[in-house]
Amino acid sequence: MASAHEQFRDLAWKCGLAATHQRQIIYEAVTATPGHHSVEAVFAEVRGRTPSISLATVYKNLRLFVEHGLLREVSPHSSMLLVEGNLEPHHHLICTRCKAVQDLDAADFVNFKKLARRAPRGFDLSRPLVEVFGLCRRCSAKT
Amino acid sequence: MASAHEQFRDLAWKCGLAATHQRQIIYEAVTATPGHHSVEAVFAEVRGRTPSISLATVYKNLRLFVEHGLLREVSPHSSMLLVEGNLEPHHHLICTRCKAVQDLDAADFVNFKKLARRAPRGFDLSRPLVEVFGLCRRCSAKT
DNA sequence: TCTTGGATTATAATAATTCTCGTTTAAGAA
DNA sequence: TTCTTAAACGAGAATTATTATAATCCAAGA
Repeated sequence: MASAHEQFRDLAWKCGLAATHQRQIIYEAVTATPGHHSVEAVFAEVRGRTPSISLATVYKNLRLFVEHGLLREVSPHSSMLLVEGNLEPHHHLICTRCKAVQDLDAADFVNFKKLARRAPRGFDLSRPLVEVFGLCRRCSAKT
Repeated sequence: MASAHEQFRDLAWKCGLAATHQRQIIYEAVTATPGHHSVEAVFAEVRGRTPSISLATVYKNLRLFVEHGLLREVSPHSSMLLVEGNLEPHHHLICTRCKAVQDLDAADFVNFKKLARRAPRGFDLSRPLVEVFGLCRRCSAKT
C-alpha cells in the first residue's frame, strides 16, 4: 500500500506538476478530512506543519488542484452579486468556466419529494432554488 | 392599470420600506429587463437617470430587496473559495442565510435525462454538480 | 552534481463590498 | 401645509478576499 506521500507524487506526476513539499501538505490538508475547506482553514492547518508557507501559495495550488481535477470547488459560480427580478420558481444552469447563467424554467428534472427526503430534518425547502453546473458550449469547445 | 411607479410604492409599503426615488429606479432597472443583473450594470443604468446616486446605495438596496423577497439573488452562496477532496459524484445542500454546505450523496432526486433535454445544445453536463438552496433548521428557526 | 524552468515567498496591488458619518428626505402628525 | 423624526442617501474611507510582481529557491532531468 503506497503512503499518502507516494500517492500524491503519483497524482502530481500524472498531471505534470512538480511534487513540492508545499503541494504535498496542502493536498493532504484537504483530503485528510472529509467536508468543505476554506482557504483560511487550509492555510492554518498547513502552517502548523510548514510555518514559512505563504497564503498566496495556498490559493495558487488550491486553484491548480481544482483545474487539474485533484480537488473539487464547491459552488464554482461568479463571485459577484447578481440579482434577478423573475420571482417565478425557476432554476439556473451555470458555466463553471465563464460563470454565465441561464434560466431553466421547467423544474421537472428535480423530484422535490425525494430531495426533501434526502435533506436533514428541518431544512426549509419551501422556495427551493436549484443550480446546475457544467460547461457551456463555448467553454467546452476551448477545453 | 397601475403605473410601474405606483406598483413599486405599493410593494414598498407592504414591506414597510420608504419608497424613495432611488429605490424606485433601482427596482425598475432590475425588473424592466429579464435576466441576471450585476451591481455594476444596475449602477450604470441607474446613474443615467439619477447621476448623483451612490454605488453603496445600489448595493444596500439590492440586498434589502432580496431580503424582503422583491428580488432574487442568483447563487446565494458563500463568497469565499471552498474546496473539497471528495471526487465521488455528489451534490450540495446550501443554506441561503448562513451559507453552510452539506453533501447530498444520492443524486436520485435529479433526472439527468430530462435535465439534458432542458439544457442548451452543447452544454457539457458530463460531470454535473447540482446545488440546492434553502434554509437550514437553525436559520429558519430565527426567521 | 549541475542546470533550469517552474515554484515559493513577501509584499504590493486590485477589486468587490461594507462602513461611517454628515446631510437629506419620506411620511405621518399637528 | 408645515413640522418632526427616523430612515435613507452620498462620498469616500475601510475592509476583506484574492491575485500580481519580482526576487529567491528547489525539484527533477541531463
